[in-house]
Amino acid sequence: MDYFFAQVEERENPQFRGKPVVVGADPKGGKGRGVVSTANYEARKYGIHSALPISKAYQLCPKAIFLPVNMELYQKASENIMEIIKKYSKIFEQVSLDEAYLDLSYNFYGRRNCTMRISWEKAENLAQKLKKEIFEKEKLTSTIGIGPNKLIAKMAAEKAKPNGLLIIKPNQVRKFLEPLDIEDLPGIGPKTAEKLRAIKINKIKELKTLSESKLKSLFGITGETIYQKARGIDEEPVSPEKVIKSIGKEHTFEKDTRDPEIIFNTFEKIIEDVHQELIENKFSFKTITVICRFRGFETHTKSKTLKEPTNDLKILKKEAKNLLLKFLIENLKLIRLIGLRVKIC
DNA sequence: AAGTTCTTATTAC
DNA sequence: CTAACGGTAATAAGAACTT
Repeated sequence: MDYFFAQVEERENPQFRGKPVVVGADPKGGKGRGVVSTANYEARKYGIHSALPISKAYQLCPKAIFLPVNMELYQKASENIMEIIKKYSKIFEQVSLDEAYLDLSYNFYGRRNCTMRISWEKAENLAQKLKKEIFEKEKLTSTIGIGPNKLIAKMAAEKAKPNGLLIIKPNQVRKFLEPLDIEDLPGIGPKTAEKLRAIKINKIKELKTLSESKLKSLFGITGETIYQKARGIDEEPVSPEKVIKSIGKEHTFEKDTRDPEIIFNTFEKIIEDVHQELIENKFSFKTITVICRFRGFETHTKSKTLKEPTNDLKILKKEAKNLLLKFLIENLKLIRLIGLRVKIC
């Protein structure tokens, strides 16, 4: 979905259209501590984008419309949209509230055993119908990428947005990828890109000059994946299986603090929320990790693995608080964030 | 020496 | 003058520790 959260807000409030809209944390007159979730294209003209600190966004365009995240609203829209998408193939994978993959490689809906593959033209046709149906039913624009695998489909969509549709057939993959920036490749983030730029690798074409062993020596396992991806190779199946492996919660304070009252009340709430989710899902845990971020963004974790899996709130409270206490003892800096995560078993 | 646990780093949405 | 920087989750790598 195009600029999803902000677009849903525009739909609900047509008077916002044509104006910069920023969905995310409260800017608090420029003192807010959160980040931008989504900005519409008007706001992006000012340099505002997802994950930008909200204080910076406020600097860049104080007159923008700043809205809090109304997750229930986007959740509802997302559910409606996913129900529509699912109708186009039985092989469906939801990635997030606003992203999904469909495997359209077979002829008839639901006929996984049919050996006859559908044509790219038919896929394009389905995509147009899907975009149209989403727009007519939900009044929201979307972008679809079509390719021989998930990697290319995703990158095609990225290039085509907003309100676009781009098909990259197998014989076009090379020409599509080579001129793109290394950071356009999913899996290459700022850190990896920085290391590559340091050795004059900026485009995917240049990335392809590095051998698999060179990439492996630079980035380990990830390097091997990068080698494949740079060549458009990706074997990941479209599949719905998503097993939760950990559950956690964290909280950033309004102001850095050392007040034990504030810290422990917040932490108590975090523990109970995590435990609640654990119980709702009938999960047990064995490993507990406490996260502590100090003033200056210095972030540390402490974890403890129990002898036996449990879902007992008392044990969780005791062990988690014990870990947090260690932080308070060994580090006297003001605290910015505390969090708790448990590994499911 | 092998297996487990702990910690940090990186990425994505 | 540069920083500014949420919340949730996965995965990798290497160090530290147990057995």
